[in-house]
Amino acid sequence: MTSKQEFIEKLRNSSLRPTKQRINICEVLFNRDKTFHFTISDLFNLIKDKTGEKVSLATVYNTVHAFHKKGYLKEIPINSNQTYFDTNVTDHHHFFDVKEEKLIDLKNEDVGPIEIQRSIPGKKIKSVEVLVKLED
Amino acid sequence: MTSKQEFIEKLRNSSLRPTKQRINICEVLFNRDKTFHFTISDLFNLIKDKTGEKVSLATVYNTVHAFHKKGYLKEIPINSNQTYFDTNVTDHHHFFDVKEEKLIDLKNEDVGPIEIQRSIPGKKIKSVEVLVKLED
DNA sequence: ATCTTCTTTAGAATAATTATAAACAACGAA
DNA sequence: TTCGTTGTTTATAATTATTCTAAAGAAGAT
Repeated sequence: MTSKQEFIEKLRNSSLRPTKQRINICEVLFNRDKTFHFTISDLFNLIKDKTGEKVSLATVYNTVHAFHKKGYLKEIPINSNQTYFDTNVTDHHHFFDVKEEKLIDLKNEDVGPIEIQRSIPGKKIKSVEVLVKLED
Repeated sequence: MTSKQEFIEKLRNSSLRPTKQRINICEVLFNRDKTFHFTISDLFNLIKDKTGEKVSLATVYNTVHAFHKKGYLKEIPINSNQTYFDTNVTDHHHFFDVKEEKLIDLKNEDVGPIEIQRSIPGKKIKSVEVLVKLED
């Protein structure tokens, strides 16, 4: 069980004042056992369902972006009309079930180490992401 | 140098009649030595520049989608507001220069084989894509 | 040539996201 | 507390990528 204090800490670290709305967003994002993959629209709907209170779409966008910037959320590179985020910010990879439009975490040992044997002058590697698309 | 006949063949294979507009699109897409990474907007502008003739945006979208469906273009999974395509349809991976918003092909030997050690019942692997983000 | 079918196009419709600005809430100092 | 400042929420408008539509035009077969 994640406590409200932890949410407040995350918010403050992200330069956000802890408001009722943002605490509700945190409840949905971080008060869970397993990793959570979502789109803004998923999150927006879950807030209403889980907390009974409506938070405006703009606030959901703002808060998610601040958490993403601070590193509390990870954006998943995928071709979709919507942007997907992940509460698991560790270095890991994904299955994407194209039909169901659902993401599944892959453990690093499921993929093995990836060694990039090439470099671009003046650039350094920021992230390495493997996306495994699944079909029936 | 790719010939007009090849463009017509690609179009017919994609169930598209070879029209002036579509030939122009092919000129920009396929008449080049190196692989070509683009967004619809890139392509739209290049057509005007390279052929001197304007093709409507709707036609560009339609043609690109038909080529993609037929396998003459590959869609690259990346987080961007725009969709990226690649004329290199072989199995390969990418660098993405986040600052420049530019893609660079990675040869398979630059990445090494990727063995996915996990499977999901009832699903099979459609593709494995590695995206290496670059920063300064 | 003519007829049918497909195509092009401008513009409208849709959908995700971002911007705006007015009402409101958190914070800190007195 | 109270008050003033600063940050926040919200509905709504604006923006942007993409898809849809329907009328005018071009390709293909006969």
